[in-house]
Amino acid sequence: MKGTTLADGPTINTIAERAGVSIASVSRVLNGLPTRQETVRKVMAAADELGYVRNAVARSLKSRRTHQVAFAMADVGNPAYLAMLRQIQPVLKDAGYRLVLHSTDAVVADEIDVLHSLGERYVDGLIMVPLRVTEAHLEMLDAARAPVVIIGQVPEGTRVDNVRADSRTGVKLAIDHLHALGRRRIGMINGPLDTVPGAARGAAYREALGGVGLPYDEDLVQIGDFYRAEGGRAVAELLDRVPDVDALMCANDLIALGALDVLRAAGRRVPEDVAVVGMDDTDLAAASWPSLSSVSLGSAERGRAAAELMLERLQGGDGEPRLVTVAPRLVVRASTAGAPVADFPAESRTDRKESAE
Amino acid sequence: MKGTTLADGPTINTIAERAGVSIASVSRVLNGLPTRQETVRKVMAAADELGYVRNAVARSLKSRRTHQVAFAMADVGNPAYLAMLRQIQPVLKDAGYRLVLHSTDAVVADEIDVLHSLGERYVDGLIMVPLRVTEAHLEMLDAARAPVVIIGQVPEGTRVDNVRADSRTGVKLAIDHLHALGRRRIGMINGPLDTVPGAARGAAYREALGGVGLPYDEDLVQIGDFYRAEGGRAVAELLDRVPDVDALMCANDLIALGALDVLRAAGRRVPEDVAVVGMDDTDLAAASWPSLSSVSLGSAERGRAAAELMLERLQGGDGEPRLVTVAPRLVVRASTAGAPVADFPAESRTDRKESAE
DNA sequence: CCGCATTCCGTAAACGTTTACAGACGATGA
DNA sequence: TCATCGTCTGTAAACGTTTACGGAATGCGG
Repeated sequence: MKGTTLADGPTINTIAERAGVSIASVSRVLNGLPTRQETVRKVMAAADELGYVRNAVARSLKSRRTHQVAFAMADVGNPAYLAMLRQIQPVLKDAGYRLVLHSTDAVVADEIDVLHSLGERYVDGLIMVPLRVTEAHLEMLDAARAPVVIIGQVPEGTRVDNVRADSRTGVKLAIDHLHALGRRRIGMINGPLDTVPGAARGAAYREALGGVGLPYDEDLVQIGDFYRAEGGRAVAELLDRVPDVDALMCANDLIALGALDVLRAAGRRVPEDVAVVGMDDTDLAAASWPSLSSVSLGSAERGRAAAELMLERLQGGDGEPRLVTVAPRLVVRASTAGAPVADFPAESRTDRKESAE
Repeated sequence: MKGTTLADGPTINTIAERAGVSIASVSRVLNGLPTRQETVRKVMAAADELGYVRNAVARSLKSRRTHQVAFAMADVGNPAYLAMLRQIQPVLKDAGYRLVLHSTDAVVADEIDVLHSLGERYVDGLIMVPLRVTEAHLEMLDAARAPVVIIGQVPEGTRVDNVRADSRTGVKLAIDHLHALGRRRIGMINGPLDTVPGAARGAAYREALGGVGLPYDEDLVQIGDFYRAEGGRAVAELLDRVPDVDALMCANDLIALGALDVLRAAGRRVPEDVAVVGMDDTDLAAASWPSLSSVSLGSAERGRAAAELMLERLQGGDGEPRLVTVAPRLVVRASTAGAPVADFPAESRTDRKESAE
């Protein structure tokens, strides 16, 4: 089959022979440099007949540009990363770059590997969402042989282009919203505090409560992980301990789905008895019943911003490292906004015209 | 910033100079070919001090291998493609290949482009999920200068490695299930019939009805598109026309979600009054309320199979084109199986330990 | 008919590797 | 001591491009 067809394709040399010119002329024609009409014609004809296609590897070697950019994150399955990817891809593509995808499976060593492999020069740049930023990361960043854009928090003074979310403001939006709805016993279901998001969201919750004049009550906080089942269990415990809770701020959408499961099982109405807010505004938020109010941290925007920063660097931007912060947005749906809406929800952007056959 | 650090990295020449040997020796040491101990030591030392990293582009040029494989589909946002991607990526990675991602945005010309660009030899192979297979596709496939694996239906006799789902059996599983539950007025909500999935699923529905001895009734079939809102509208029309429908076979999960919306609004209980089955078994199926029974067409398995076929080709497999068909699976959840379950649903595989900050 | 500017093209070097080949060298046996 | 062998290493070519440089050809004015 195809394996046998892999006979060496034509090169610039083949064309030169057939057209009776030198390889330099062929190259010039192919690159649109000024050349006599007659030569152009001959070369084009030969190239067409041979079905010539430029060899990208050889070009890259000479030009020191691969026209590839890498994107590295823990797991494409995570909707937040996916949203970034979906923005990054078209921006790069339109600018003539290919996208090399690295999934590090949440293994820090893999992230370091990716940074190290920049030295192989198989890409012109790297956009990375690190899980956490270790000393090793910082060292490799300093030594990086190609431009890097980091999405996520980095220590002050790190000399690297950086795009951030603002979960502090995000949590505040949600708490303000709940407070405005008259809720006064607002619980928080968080993930582990030793993760960057967990810590940030926990602190933001406390601060936002203060902002609306509510006391911080440890009993109202329950820690689990970032998954649905454990989120549900955490909510069950909280309900036991604080039966009069009237709202739940959940650290991500999966936790919030778990909360809906448990509240339903416990016979609490959402949002009448307990209002629920999720975080990340994933597709799941629109799909659940009742649909879930959720704080969008602008994953898509962050992806786009990162891609644009990268392009600027690649186009010779040599300035100081830049920091872009993306504003969060509260998307209000049925889980806080009164009666669950019963008409058609907004289009989910998840599926395309055709699903795979 | 980094831009200034991009001074040319060390090459094999730099090492040769510093170690006082020839570049051939350096290359030999770096590749582990037999060399005198003393030389090995000197070269290693020099390489370490210089922080040398092999240039992937130059290697590729010489070895005619890029260690990259491309994956092309319409849209990463589609959960089916995403499921494939998530399997393909680790298989390739473990085998030492990088993944280049192409999103064609459902534009056929883009797909042709991707096939054409194989001639640039920037990848060693291509895994592709075409929207539909045109004449142009077939021509390019024949002329392809690297191994290609197609996921999806291709015309008989196309000489290409191929992985397929079996939506016919999939639909049959669902219809048999509904029939066994005592449903006799089973409607179908389908997408456009001029798409490959639409046509296949429509025909399979008719055939499966026959299989359980039910008549095919045109009134029970409603065509819309593959999205949620339109799916809902289609269901509303069907309900108007055939009020006694007692089950709905939906051509994908989004349509099924639309069905749930409309059934709820119409005061029909799911599954007591109307049972609903979706297709593709996306994350949304587990997240919805009631959770959605869905036919899995094995996207993940298809991805894995495709990646494995590709690796075999790359490792020199020269045999006949191969065909792998993946068996479908019916995942029964609350929307057909009696009372909606109220305990914690199975873990969704969507999220990871840490969500993006 | 010569000198010169202009236009077009070919030669060759370079990008950073791998590798075939042959030379240098030390050791071995006669 | 010399031929022979084996081990190790260096030289150079090759992968497929791009591009600096200089030479050939042409046209023009004097």
